[in-house]
Amino acid sequence: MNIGIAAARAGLTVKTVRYYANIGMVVPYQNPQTGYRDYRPEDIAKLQFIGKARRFNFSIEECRELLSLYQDKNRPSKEVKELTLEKIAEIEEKLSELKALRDQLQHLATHCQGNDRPDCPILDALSDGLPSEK
Amino acid sequence: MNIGIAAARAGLTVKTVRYYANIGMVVPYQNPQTGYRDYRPEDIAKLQFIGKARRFNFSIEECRELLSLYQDKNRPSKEVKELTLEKIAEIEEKLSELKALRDQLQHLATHCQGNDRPDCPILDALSDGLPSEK
DNA sequence: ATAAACTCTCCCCCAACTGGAAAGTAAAGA
DNA sequence: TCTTTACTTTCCAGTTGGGGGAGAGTTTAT
Repeated sequence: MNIGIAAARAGLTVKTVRYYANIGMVVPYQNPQTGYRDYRPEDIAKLQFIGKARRFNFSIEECRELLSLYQDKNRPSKEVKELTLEKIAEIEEKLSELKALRDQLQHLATHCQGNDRPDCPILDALSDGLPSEK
Repeated sequence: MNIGIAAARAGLTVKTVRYYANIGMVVPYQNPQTGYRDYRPEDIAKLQFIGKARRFNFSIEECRELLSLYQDKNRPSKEVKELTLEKIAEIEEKLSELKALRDQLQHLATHCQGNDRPDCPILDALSDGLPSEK
């Protein structure tokens, strides 16, 4: 299967699939005459796997780890679960950061008239510690 | 004030402050003899302003916009409020994406034994559409 | 036979910096 | 005054995860 078809099957772009080949993540057979890559069904499966893992916010390196676990038929599920729990914790962390951010911005926005006058508590908050101080 | 002091006052790294000078965001006077940058109090204020806005997840370009609004004494607060509300909406979007992600991962993790055996519903989920299909 | 569609490599681009090398400048100590 | 140390400069490369496009080769359709 040519790269275009492979990419379509995996729901990725050709550029992305070629990138994955370059970084050694999914390296298909490459015809030495034409240079064309030939993706076999198991390559497609790997690409799909990676696509999903990426959508789950796993980094490329984490995908590599998951992929090798996936290919190891004797792997202990413990490792996979640990990786997943770490990722959940990471996401939780990001969530609370973003919530705090939203609340602060919301607070500022509700106190801003949003009219044609120059008074703006948002800018006041951002500039607290302003040029008037020596 | 030299760049080191300026960076410390603004809570930024020297590298970052130099970067802001390079992209034309905060361009201090630069001694033509020595090449040393000289930061005046209003430059520091701008750096602090940008630092805070960045911590509020505003992009560099948005910071540039906010900064010019901040420096325009006749600006209408409407524009600032609009920018802020957009940023809040963006954050909300990101929040719900992350929540969905977390819930899906959580679901997978709770169904995974996490023991020494190879069965792993997480990998099963990731690889659904596997090499066995032709 | 020729045109369209596909693929290849190569290089630069994005954000927002960070790190390091090599060289110049300033300040402090002996 | 000399030297060491600390600071600063520019420039170049790398980070993450690819995207855009050039120029050349290949395959398929007409």
